[in-house]
Amino acid sequence: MASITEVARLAGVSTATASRVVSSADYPVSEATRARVLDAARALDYVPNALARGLLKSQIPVVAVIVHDITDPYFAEVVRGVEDAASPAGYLVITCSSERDAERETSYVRLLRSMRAASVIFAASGLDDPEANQEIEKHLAAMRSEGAAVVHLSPHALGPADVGIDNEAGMASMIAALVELGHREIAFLAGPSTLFVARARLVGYRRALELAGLPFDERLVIHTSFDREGGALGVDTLLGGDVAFTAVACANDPLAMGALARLAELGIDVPGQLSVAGFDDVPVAAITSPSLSTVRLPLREMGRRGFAEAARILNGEPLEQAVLPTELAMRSSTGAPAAVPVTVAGAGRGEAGVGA
Amino acid sequence: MASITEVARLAGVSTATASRVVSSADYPVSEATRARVLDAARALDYVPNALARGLLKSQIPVVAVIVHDITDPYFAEVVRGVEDAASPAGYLVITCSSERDAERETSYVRLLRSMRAASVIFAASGLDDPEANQEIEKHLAAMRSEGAAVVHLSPHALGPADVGIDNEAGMASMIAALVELGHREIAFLAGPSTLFVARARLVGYRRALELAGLPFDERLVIHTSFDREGGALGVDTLLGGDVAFTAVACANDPLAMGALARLAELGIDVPGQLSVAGFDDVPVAAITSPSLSTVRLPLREMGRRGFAEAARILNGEPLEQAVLPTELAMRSSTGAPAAVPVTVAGAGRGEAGVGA
DNA sequence: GGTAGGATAGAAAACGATTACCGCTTCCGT
DNA sequence: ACGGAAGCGGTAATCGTTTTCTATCCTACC
Repeated sequence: MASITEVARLAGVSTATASRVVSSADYPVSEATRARVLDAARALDYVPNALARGLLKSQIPVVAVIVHDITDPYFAEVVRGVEDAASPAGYLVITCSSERDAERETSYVRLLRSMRAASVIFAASGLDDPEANQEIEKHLAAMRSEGAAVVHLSPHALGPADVGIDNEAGMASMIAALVELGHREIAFLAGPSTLFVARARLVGYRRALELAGLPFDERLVIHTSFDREGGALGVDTLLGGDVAFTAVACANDPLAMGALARLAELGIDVPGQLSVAGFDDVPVAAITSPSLSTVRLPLREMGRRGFAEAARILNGEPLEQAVLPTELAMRSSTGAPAAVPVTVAGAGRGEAGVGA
Repeated sequence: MASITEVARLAGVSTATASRVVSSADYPVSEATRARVLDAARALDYVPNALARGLLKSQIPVVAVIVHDITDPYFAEVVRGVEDAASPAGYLVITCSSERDAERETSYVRLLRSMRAASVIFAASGLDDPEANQEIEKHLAAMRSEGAAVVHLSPHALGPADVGIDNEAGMASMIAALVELGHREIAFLAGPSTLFVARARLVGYRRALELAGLPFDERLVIHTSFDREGGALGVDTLLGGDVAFTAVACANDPLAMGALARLAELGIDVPGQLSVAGFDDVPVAAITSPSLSTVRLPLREMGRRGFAEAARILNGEPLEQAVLPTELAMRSSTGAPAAVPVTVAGAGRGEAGVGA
């Protein structure tokens, strides 16, 4: 591969001049010289070495997005948004998927630091591992001091999101909508209690209940993993308990979809016997059966704004923290509460009463 | 940020020795010296500069995965597989989403070259843009000559996949399964004819027909985009035609899901009146309604093997090209063909006969 | 006792690009 | 006609590592 030295030699100029032609925008170079350099560069198929450039600038045009799981459509959308904004600006987007493993996340951040990434965008709240978080924070501090931009898209241990979503208000609006439909006993699949987002949505649930003057019953709140399995498990737990309920609100869509699948297996009609609501509006939420009532999040927009915020930090401009509003997407998995209690004979779990 | 120079000074050794302690594995350094260097590194929170290292080696431990669309679960799974294998090996995974835009793909490859990425893995077949492909190939050749590993996970303009999936056999097995169920007139939603995978699946369809002694009728083959909209469109086109059919095989799952959705709108029962089959087994295929009969692809495994192949190239080991087998996942969208023809009065499209 | 050779450690030259600094023309104003 | 500025180009230092190539010290063997 040709280096700038060879380009300069072929063009009969110094490396400084060659460099100024191929990169530095505002230094004066005569048209004739510029043309000769450009010709030489083309002839040699010259591509500048980003490593050498980065070494000098202590910065490489890479923005990293830290996600929990790249196969989760939620994160895919956010990454897409970041990419939409970062690509035209000449940045390469790296997706780092921690698989919800604090150690892996730590090693990613370390690698990013070692690579002098221009920016790190956290798409998800941090994991609850104080030791790992401390090391991550150490690396981030070092990077920030070198001019790198760190942006949080979720609340985390050390503060609120830079560009965030109003999870609390979003969930509260969904609960309010269920109350409006006539529901009084609303169960809540809360996800893991270690996740900040999950906690915020739980707070929204409680706040809406309070606002509606309904009692909070902790037996109706189930903590599981944040995926479809968790949803199925949550349904089983609720049905195995002895508290009546007419609706299940879920802290995210995968939970709701898992719940839907399990309820279908058990032959429980949704929304006839039970209403189910999700949160996130992942792309497939619209094509489940029944289609899922959920809360739409401006994910792509969040990714875009996240990069915009990073760019602002990089340019030394003032920040513009933002809280993006959610939007209700009521579809067919919710309806009025069942008039009469139903009984379920489910998959070897014995019978469980459902409904008020 | 501390450099190795400072570490060396604090430890009272030369930078050469310090470097040998923190990276080079096999050079002899006395225990006492080693300990002093390690202590100094820890005290200064030293993290080696990957850029400087990469500049010297003309290689940075980054493997890039080029995909068409990161929000497509197919690609997400592949990326996940690559990540599973690359992370433990100390490589960072970059996901580059071309959005099916040849120019964007070109600029990604250029950036990757300029960054001296160790490896580029193409998760999808290339786009049909000769000019762009030529430039991409130029960059790839330059990278290969510098020791970078280029791996194709799909057939492409210049050859077969390095680690691939037997698309032809996979589709043939699905068609055979439909024939087994009693179907004789099987329509095919083929996706875009410009995509290599799509073409391979079409070939599988034809081969299976031939093998079963069934005639090939090109009016039953519909080319559309490779997504849900394409599926809906394909159904409309088929129903608008005058050729009878009892099953629709689709070149991928999004097509099948689009078909399912459209058929539901039209009130056509699946699989009662019409069988529908997909290809890919994306995660949501199991939770559509009816759940989708499809062909399972070992995507994550493909990602893992893709990286393994890259690692082999990087180490100068001999290649091990592989064709991974698919697996049938028959669920509830397929069944025996309808006994009597049905008639559809669909969404302002007039009536169309369906079935034999 | 001389020397071969292994074990350690250091000096210095790369890698490829950017840029501060300096110097040469040319040209303008006075 | 001369000082100075502007335009243009070159020299060389620099970023942080790795990696020869030496240099030193010891041990051990003949």
